[in-house]
Amino acid sequence: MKTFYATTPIYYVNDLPHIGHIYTTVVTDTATRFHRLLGEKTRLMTGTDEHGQNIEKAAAAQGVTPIALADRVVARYHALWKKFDISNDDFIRTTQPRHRAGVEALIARIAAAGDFYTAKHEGWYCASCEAFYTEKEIGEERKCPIHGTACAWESEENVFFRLSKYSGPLLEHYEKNPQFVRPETRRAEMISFLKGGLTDISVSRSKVKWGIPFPGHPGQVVYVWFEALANYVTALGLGSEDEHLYREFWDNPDGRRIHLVGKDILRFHSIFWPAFLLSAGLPLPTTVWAHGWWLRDEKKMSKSVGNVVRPDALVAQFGPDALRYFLLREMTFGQDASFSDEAFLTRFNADLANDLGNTVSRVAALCRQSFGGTPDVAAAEEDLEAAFRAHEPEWRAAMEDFSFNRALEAIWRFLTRINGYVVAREPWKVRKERGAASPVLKKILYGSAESVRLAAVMLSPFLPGTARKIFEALGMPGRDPAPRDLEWGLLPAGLPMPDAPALFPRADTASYFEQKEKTMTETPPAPSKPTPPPAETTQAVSPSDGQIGIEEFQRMRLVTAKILAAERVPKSNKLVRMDVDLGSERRQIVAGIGKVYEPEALVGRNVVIVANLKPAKLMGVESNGMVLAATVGESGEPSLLAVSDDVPPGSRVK
RNA sequence: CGCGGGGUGGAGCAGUCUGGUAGCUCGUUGGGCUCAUAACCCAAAGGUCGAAGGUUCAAAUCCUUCCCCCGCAACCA
Repeated sequence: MKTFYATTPIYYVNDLPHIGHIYTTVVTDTATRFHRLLGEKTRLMTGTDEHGQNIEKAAAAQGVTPIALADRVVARYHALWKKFDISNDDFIRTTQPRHRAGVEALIARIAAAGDFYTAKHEGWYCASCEAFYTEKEIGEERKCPIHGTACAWESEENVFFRLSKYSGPLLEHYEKNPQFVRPETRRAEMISFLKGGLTDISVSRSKVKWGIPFPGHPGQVVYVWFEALANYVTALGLGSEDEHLYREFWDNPDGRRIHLVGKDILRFHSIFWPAFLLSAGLPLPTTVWAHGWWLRDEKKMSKSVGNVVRPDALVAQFGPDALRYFLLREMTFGQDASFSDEAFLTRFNADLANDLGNTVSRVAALCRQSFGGTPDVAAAEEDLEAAFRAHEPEWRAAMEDFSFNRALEAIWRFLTRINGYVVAREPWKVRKERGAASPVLKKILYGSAESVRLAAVMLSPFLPGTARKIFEALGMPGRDPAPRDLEWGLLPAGLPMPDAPALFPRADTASYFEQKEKTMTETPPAPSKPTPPPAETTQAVSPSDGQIGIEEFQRMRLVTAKILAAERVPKSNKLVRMDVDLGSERRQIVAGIGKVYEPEALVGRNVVIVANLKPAKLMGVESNGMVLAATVGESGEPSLLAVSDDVPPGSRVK
């Protein structure tokens, strides 16, 4: 039996839902709805990842238990997915007993294959990342490259997985299955990573309490990533008494198993996870689809107008389907795309209001005015049926290939054909000249209404709520379409039509931005995260805060210096290396001023430097001191302190 | 040689894997229609597809080299 199993990643409850989560989930929902519409047996999974040190800490900081913290975030996800019409069949939480049972079953299989061993694991550990870093990565300061916080030297005995054993088998699998990772560029990336060889990875933690105890290794907890990936099979009941879902959707040669992921977590899904499965002797996913990221529009920082991504406001005003549409239409699946209110509103007005909404309402109005509903004869001219037969395969092929934007384009071409047909046949004129009983009029309008119905069917995977509304506008029950609804000529004759409101009333762009600007100036940006990062010391601090004594100041040796030579540090984008004369000596200083100053223009300038600053290396170049500059504006552009030319180098500044 | 993405009519993009009339949306101009949400339809203007070289009967698409832009990382001492 052909089945279609699609998954989103399970989302970490440390993070509040954002546009990325919504996108992945909406895409997965759309793909699943499409296959369901084709009559396949489908299953859509999503859920939350709730274990790990970060959750433990966050909960402690808020004075609640980890599970209470998770419950709270999970409730938000449930509400969000309901709002966005996500048709998930299940929602797994890694804190559920079924997940633990499945993880244990998976571990038992891998252990039986002899792919676990214990070894000492030591290195610089960032607690926030829950990951180890190399000396090179953290630098001399021993700071986490991602968080910038101090890493600690940790040494612990861990369970390791023999990942190294699987680079060969994985490569082979990649070669035999061109569809294994998509898009193609990502596949190539993964292959090149595999060719570099794999090293074994630690799959347990001993310092963490909040997790699943590692079977057979007291004191160890299963590493969150290992555990999280397992959800794709534990959610199907692997290791439980009833494995029928697992057999139906995973261990099924005719089943498709699709993981949708952001490109940032592709490696986990296309290398680690398959390796675990290979070891356990379980089938691999058929395809791991990596999509791109949503970027903010990289306009300058005009905070006053539409620069901030706020889907909440857009959704509140225009509805969840409008956001679903925008996300699916605007992004070429796999690529990055940028989100902007302007683009959203353009799409909304041009596509949803003008094309879709207006077509539905004009056809419905024509029918209502002529017959009070659909024509009493279900017959049409050939034009639109031919158009449907032309565009439906385009749509279908694009959907199969996850080219959602192209599938939508196909539907919109069909809408244009409907509009063109209506204009060409002029039903209003026919009614005026021949009356509402005219068979020609009935044919024209039946064909138009039937086309609108089919457009709605094709649209239903994308905009389920809108599709239901369109059916209702045509007098049909507002339900999700079934497989056979995709055939021409199913619109019943003589259906009364309600006086339906506009699907997508046009947005007044100007007043939207006006209002937005107003709310943004009235309410300062609300802290979106419960734990905002420590504020920059330059901001919101009075100049007289943190007073120091004169002695402390005098420890700083500020002197004037003359720049003798200056050049860019190769490959840096703002570092300038300078030779400066301090009167009694010459030394080399590196400063991050290259964005504003050309090295040539610096030579000969008199500047103020901190002379007794501990030397440091910047991009491998030693810097013995610091050139003082004012930082201007939000971007902090440097402006060098100037000293008159007649001040000799080496003069003390105080 | 840090990693990655990109350079296609005024703007934003698709097309590049699987060479074969360069396409979509917005915008502009002209016309049509008045059923519909000032919506819809038709037509026009507008592109050396970043540059050069190569492969080919044929290159936006394949190969080589180079240039530029944007994220991330590395540094703002």
